[in-house]
Amino acid sequence: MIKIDLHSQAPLYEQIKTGFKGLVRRKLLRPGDAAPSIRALAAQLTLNPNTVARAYRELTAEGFFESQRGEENIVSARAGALAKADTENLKARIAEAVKEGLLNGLSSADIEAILGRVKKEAI
Amino acid sequence: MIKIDLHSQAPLYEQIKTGFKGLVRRKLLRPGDAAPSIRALAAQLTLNPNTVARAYRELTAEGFFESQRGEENIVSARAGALAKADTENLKARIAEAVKEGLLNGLSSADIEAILGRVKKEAI
Amino acid sequence: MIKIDLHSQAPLYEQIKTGFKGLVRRKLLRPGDAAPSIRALAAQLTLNPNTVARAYRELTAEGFFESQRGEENIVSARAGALAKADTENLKARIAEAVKEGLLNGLSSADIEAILGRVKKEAI
Amino acid sequence: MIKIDLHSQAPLYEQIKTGFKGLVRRKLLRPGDAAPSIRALAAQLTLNPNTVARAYRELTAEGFFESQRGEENIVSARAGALAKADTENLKARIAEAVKEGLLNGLSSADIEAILGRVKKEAI
DNA sequence: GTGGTCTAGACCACC
DNA sequence: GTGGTCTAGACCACA
Repeated sequence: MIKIDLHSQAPLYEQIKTGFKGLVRRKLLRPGDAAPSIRALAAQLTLNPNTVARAYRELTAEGFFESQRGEENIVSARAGALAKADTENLKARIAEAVKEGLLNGLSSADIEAILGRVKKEAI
Repeated sequence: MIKIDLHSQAPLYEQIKTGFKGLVRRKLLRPGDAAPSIRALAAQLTLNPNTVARAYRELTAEGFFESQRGEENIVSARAGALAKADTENLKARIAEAVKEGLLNGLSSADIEAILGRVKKEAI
Repeated sequence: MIKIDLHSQAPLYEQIKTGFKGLVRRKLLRPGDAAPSIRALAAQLTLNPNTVARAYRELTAEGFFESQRGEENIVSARAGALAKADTENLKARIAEAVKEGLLNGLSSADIEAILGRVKKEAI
Repeated sequence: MIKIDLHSQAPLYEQIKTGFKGLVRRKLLRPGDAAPSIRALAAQLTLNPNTVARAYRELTAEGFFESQRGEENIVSARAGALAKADTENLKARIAEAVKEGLLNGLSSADIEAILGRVKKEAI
């Protein structure tokens, strides 16, 4: 369900974290649902279990997951709010990149062109 | 002349490099002009001279600077072309951020809203 | 009869084990008495039967239980001695916590205060 | 400056974290001071650098350290408050151990005896 | 030099 | 089976 871009400059564990928050935002994962096991997700994404474990640990620390004594990781009731708050991070990152572009001579048209292209690819 | 954002996730030396390329794109710096000395720029931006030195070193390696006159760093004749090519980096960074947003549940409207906001701020 | 604290950092099966030993120390359970069945205790404490089973298995291995009469778990004649020896575990755990506190800046007065408070609560 | 007990049941990275908070509580480390580098502390404690790195990462996430772009880890202005709050954890752990002891048949005298012994050792 | 990320693999505790 | 901890060592980014 989660997609990882090995060539992105964002760390893999961060991509996993935003991936889960995205699943909640898109209602593909709901409070009470169980996340896949660390080993299972690591195998599916062909990542090292430690990398997935770090993402899960931080999600648990934030209150996104609730894990009791080595049981499954359950999406918490607060996950929705946390996922929503995370949206701001995504937006801020876009804003930062756009701002940098505008400051350095890119035109609005350039940026609109990028948007169009990415949207097509994303389909 | 160059603006640095200490809180950006872009490395400082990269910001310096794109800063110079932006100055050339905006014709505020032209081939034959001398860049400020490493120490002067570091002092002005309150950065570690090593950081500025790294940017200058890479700009020289790329052929953007020539150090012919004494020890000064002179903007080369090829700088214009290099600056133009650099635009692709800026575009790629925007594209990556937008792609990440779309993959994780942001809508096109969200992204348009960001654009509008940033444009206003940039005025 | 046994109290479990789900939020304690002590493992559940350990709490069950010390619980039984405490019952013997307080003479609420005597050699020859039968312990509740695994299923019954698990249901009463709302724990996973596997967790209770592990506690019973270890108690049996230690010689605290004997399963002679049918399938029942009978408190053995040696249980009293084992219960007494277990006291050392409790003491060691307290000692470790206190030591950690003293090493990290807690004063004797702080610790006395905790003692007073806990004693009151325990009444 | 920090002492680690390899045989404690507390994880090493947690001991490092409480160690730093203890140093702040005891005024041996003050806001603005730099913590030793990850590699240096790891070498001194003969631990793996990753273990120390984890402690530092979490301290930074909590706002106890402030680290800028791969520079030194500086004790933040908020560190005092965080260290104080941590005291409650230490106290809670002691309280928990004492409570467990009382519930399972330890007498007040037993516990006082432990205190006396640990205090002597701690000198 | 610094910290950050990732992989690999071992071992433990818990359910 | 699950997650948690730790070690080892490589590589990168930054100042």
